[in-house]
Amino acid sequence: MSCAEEYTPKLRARGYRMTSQRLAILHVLHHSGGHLSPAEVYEQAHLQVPGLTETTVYRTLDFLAENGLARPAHMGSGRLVYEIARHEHHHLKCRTCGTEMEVEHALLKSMYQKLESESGYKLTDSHLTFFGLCPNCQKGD
Amino acid sequence: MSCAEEYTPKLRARGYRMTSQRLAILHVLHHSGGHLSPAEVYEQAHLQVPGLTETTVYRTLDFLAENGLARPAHMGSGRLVYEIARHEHHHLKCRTCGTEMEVEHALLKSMYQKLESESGYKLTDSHLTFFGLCPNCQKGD
DNA sequence: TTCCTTATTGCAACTTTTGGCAATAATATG
DNA sequence: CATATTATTGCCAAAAGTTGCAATAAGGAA
Ligand SMILES: [Mn+2]
Ligand SMILES: [Mn+2]
Ligand SMILES: [Zn+2]
Ligand SMILES: [Zn+2]
Repeated sequence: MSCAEEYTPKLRARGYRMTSQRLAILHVLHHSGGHLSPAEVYEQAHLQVPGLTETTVYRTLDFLAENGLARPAHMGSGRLVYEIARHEHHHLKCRTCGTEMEVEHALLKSMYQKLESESGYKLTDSHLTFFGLCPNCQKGD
Repeated sequence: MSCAEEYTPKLRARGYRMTSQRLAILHVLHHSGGHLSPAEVYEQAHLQVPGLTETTVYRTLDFLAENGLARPAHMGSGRLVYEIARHEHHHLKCRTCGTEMEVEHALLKSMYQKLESESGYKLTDSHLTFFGLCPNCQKGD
């Protein structure tokens, strides 16, 4: 299934329009798979849609996140990165060497439920980054 | 105990210097208690140290966070805010109305331990923001 | 297909944040 | 207290991100 076929209906269902800019950006996110900065998204999507501006990239990434097609992440650089929304997961990142690993959301499920029952809130988002020391960097202290 | 008496030794112990700029910024964070943006910190600290620049505020907040005297937080605006480091806690924030509440770190302790044992990482930071719907906003759906 | 409505984009100005480098000032030492 | 060392700051310029508004184009209706 093409990106257009996959994502257009999701936007239409919410009353939004598919545009060449949005499609190009979704395409970049979809085929990269990883976390991309707005600048990286722009650099690639720009090739498909020459007139594309960085302003539109910022607005579109925010829009896609707002509508559940992309997920924003704070990976410690102080700047937001984005990825296509697929399986629910979180990240562990080493403060020393930067090594990352993914953690399935399932592992935190019960904690989320405890948080919900204690607070009365219904938690929606789930794409956190936990910082610490990786096994290797613990040795060197 | 004054801010100077409280924080100077902590910096010295790590080989750093106490300056009028750092003291003013610590003072602002300490007596506010809440989350402040760099601009808010600048606005207040500036009154005590007229020559203070925004550049220094950014650098100092980052420095204080790096050294455990302040904690950065992503509260959903896309911009970092900071607070003085006191008890360990996290935040719940409503996507709809913005209402926030604090959650003691103790509530997540066992999940942190599970994460550590599963991953081998030693988790250091703990100041997360969970997003969702508050009890009130769930009614209106 | 053509027309109409309005969501979306590009542009330009503006705000926020970062980085290099020389001047300044905290603190250790004599 | 005077001097030396170097961490820290201010200044300036650049990079990253945001906003208002007029022009454009997606998609529904005729
Ligand atoms: Mn991710
Ligand atoms: Mn907090
Ligand atoms: Zn590591
Ligand atoms: Zn609410």
